[in-house]
Amino acid sequence: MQSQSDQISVDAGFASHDHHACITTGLEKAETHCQKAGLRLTPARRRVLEILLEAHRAIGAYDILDRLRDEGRGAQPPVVYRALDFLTAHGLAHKIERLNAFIACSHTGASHAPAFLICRECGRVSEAEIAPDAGELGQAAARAGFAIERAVREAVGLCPLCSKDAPTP
Amino acid sequence: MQSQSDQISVDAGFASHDHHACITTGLEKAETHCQKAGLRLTPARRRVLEILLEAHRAIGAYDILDRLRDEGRGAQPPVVYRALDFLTAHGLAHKIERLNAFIACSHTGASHAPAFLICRECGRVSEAEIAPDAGELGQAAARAGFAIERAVREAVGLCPLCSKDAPTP
DNA sequence: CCTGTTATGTGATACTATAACATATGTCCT
DNA sequence: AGGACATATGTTATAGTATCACATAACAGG
Repeated sequence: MQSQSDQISVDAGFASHDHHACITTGLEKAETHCQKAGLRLTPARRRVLEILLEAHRAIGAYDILDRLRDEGRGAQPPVVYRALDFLTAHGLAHKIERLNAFIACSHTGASHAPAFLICRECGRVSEAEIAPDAGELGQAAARAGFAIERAVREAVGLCPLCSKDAPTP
Repeated sequence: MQSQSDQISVDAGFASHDHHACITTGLEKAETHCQKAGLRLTPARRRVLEILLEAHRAIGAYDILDRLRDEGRGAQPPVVYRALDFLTAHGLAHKIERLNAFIACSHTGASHAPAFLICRECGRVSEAEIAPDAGELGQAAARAGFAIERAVREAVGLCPLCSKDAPTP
């Protein structure tokens, strides 16, 4: 059976764009980012990132695993999760908690407190960058004397395109 | 105009409080809320809510299941998930996506765009209520023409109490 | 009552993620 | 180059989270 995230499609703003270019530039940015930071973008990690970029949407770990297997590698789950741990730890990809899925970062190199807009209809995900403790979470945290280390901000709703087609007002 | 933080209400947060009272008042609020809304707070649903209130923190579906079983009910996972679906659908409880866990709502009856502060050290969770499309997510959504229906806002970090014990000053 | 709807019981199964341990690869020092 | 240490990968097994499918029961309205 297929995994849930096969229904999910993608990203960068909700506008269309040159997808082939965004794969190659995504990989290039990752390469240079890792080089600067002294990180090892090994073949496995690079391939997983590439798969995420190709998918250009949030996909499940097991979807990635399936692709690796289709390529003939006898991969096991830890292979994928390790690569994802690396990518997410260093801001090259993000986990969408709401979907238990992963997506390549659209802003590699930026400060990194991402927020996501997830369309419940087409599944596309748009990533925005925001100051880590700005806004509502930051205010609540300040009030409570809470020190934010990482924030999850995900909105589910209808993207502009799907809003138009929506039957219900 | 009010300052934004005036719109934010925080629950008992990380302070101590009368826990027994918050269980009973939580149940009472749920009862009246369901009655007004024409919802059926059946025994199973009520018991699951009570367990959440007793735990007074985010707990997993299977933790709830274990308690039901300890009480002699031969419960299966769907029993718990159905109750949780009902409770979360009607704002009596919330899912903390980051933890794959659930927590009783601290503001039953309120408008319901919750934000959570999760302490990575002690595991306590504090709930704040915020206008649904206020703040950073709302701004990003407005720019993208995105209609938010539900938002996940979860900050992981250190609560005031655990910050004191932290090794780094 | 009977009928349609909503809720529960139950077994099986799908999906997501990590533990544990062995092996290999890279890096740095001498 | 050789050795030692840290880092990364391979592999088996298993833990943790969530849903499907189908049978039965409780309830509301005519």
